Amino acid sequence: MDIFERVVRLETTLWNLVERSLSEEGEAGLGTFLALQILDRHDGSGRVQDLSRELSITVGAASKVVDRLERAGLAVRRPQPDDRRSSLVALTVDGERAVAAGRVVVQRVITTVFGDDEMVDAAASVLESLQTRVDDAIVAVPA
Amino acid sequence: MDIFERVVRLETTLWNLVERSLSEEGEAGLGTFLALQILDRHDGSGRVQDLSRELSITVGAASKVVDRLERAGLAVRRPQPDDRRSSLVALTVDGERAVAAGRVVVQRVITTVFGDDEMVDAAASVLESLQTRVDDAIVAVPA
DNA sequence: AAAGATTGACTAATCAATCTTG
DNA sequence: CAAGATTGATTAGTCAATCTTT
Repeated sequence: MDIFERVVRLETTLWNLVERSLSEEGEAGLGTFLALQILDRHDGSGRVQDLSRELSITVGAASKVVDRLERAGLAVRRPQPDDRRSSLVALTVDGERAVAAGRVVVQRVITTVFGDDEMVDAAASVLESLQTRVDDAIVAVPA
Repeated sequence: MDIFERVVRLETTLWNLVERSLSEEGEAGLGTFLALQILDRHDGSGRVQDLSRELSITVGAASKVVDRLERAGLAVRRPQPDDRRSSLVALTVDGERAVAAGRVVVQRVITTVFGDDEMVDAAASVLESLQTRVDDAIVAVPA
């Protein structure tokens, strides 16, 4: 259980640290940033499902994320003629700007905290191994 | 930034996995469990401050955590005669039972996911190094 | 004035129920 | 009926203002 508490604590403290920098720089919050980044990667064809899966939040929550992004003028739902059950979510120009600016801030904080020595690469690969085990456990006991 | 996303994703997926098991076993939620565990460690003399610090949440949020624990009958605020600004929070018998039962469930999930081989010990020490850097950064740029 | 805690308004998640389209 | 999404009620956090005690 020790490792569990460590993971939770590391994430919480790191999240709060990054969040504070974003706020100080007048950027969007971290939750918003992570959502924008995913939509940016999907390059205009991301759906609510994609946000849900990649943020590990429920579909309902993902839908509300898009609501907020739209209200903030950072993204828009575009109708998808061939399957009208879902929309495609595209970033606006402001959304593109926000994700780029956020990336700079987050990158800078992470570099300041961890440096970019080989210890960080080693840590990343350890985290990857842990993630693999968690993913396997999730597959083994699906919803 | 890669390492940041890995930390966030690992924590989210692991948290959700543990939360699900707790719910299936009819236990209190994970947030509640972590709070109870901290109070248990303080052995009847934990304050709101302690919860705030050790859960990395604000003092206001910690105060509300105690409200919820009291409403659920898991803890009680005991007046502290020598400094009446704060109370000491003690677990009730139900609270003790809940933390013990929760511990069993969390322990079992973590063991199932990660096993208890030396790779886990190595990972824990890597996480500890990362935590040290985060803590240093927080000290360097206080609230 | 500072320390500890509480409260109210707000933001973000969960689940379950529902609506629309395939 | 299944898939995708949305909505409403609930639960947990944040911040800022306030109250009590030191």
